[in-house]
Amino acid sequence: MATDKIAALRVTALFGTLTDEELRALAARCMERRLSREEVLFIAGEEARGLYVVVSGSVRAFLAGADGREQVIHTERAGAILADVPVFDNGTYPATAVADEDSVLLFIAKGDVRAVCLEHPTISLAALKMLAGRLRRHAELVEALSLREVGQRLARLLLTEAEDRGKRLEGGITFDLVMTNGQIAARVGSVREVVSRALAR
Amino acid sequence: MATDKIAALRVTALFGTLTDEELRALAARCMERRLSREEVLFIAGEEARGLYVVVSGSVRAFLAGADGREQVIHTERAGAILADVPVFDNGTYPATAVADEDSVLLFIAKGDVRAVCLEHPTISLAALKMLAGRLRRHAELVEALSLREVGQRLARLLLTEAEDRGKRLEGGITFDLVMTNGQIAARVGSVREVVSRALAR
DNA sequence: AACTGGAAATGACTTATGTCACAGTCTGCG
DNA sequence: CGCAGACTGTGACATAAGTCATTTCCAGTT
Repeated sequence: MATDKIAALRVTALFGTLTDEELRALAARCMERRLSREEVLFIAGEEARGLYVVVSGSVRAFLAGADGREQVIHTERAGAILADVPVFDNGTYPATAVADEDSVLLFIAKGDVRAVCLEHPTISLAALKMLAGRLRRHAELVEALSLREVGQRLARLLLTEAEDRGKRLEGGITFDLVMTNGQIAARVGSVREVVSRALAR
Repeated sequence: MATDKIAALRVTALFGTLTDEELRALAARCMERRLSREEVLFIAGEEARGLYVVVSGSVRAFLAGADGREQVIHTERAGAILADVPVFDNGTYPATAVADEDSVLLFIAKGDVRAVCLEHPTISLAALKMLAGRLRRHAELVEALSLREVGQRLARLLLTEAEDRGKRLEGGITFDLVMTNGQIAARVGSVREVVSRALAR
């Protein structure tokens, strides 16, 4: 029980450098949270009490528009962190998080995270690196949304997906497209039909 | 000379909590950089060697599309930090930075920043807070670009500008609009003409 | 094999946004 | 004073993107 929590923390870029001792202490303060597909973890605007470590499965963070349209900001899988922003700036959750598949997470309270950061400057640097990386990806998203058209955004998404999940064969790369057109649209900032047509060529 | 550097660092949210002693040490390692209006500080994709503290003036960070269109990501004035991202994730500058007006900046090398963070956990937390805040604003930008139309984005920009620069009179708020339509368009993610029309109502 | 529910494709149409071209306005400067 | 340059306002038009409605496809179930 505690051992798998420890293992989950260890594979994390954020806490990976802690000693077994320290990991144990931190693990003791984590709460496990299980989500089934499409279950809501938290909602944008809610008061945040801590962050989540993805142990298995995958969770998407998105913003919802008035009409119910979603814009996915990022999707996190095993080893990644969710809701780091509000932990460090003391605000509410900036986005809504929902499980893409059945998932297991660990909750760590804001205070505990901060304490670890204060005691371990290295961890702070890791956290800074993580946030900086996210910021960089956000910037790319902004660029895409603002100055590229749907076709190009789609192309790019396909490319990165291919890199992540694809296997290379002779002559090219193949990969199964796990997402539905609707999900693609939410990531690319568009709607189902447009994606459908764009994919057609 | 060194004193004004120190003063500039002190008003910063990032280094504000350092002792005079430490500020002096840090100031000694800063390089001053003066920019005139529209002068380029750095370009997206360049190798980054450190970050900048805005001492006076204002600098905008933006992404440029193929056609020359700009999307402003943020604008920083006195006391703010520029190019924090590449310092912490060791990458290139994620955006291009250009002075909006004549400005004075301090350059601090990557290594120096990291050293300060390692020695002063509080500074790390301040940096984390800064990045988290930026991330939050980015998320808002993404939301606006993806699921609001130009009119609404414009309205919001006017509101925030009013809060920042406005003075309240009886019955309402007034403020001079310092930006040209083109600049507004770059922040709102659109083009001059559309902004002009939208403002018309 | 027939049914069913969730995608996907697709045609027809609306609309927001962007593009182009040009005329009007303002301001500082020689 | 009057010109130059920069900004704004607008009409006319092109087009990417979104909306709606309908049909087709497909996998899983009974």
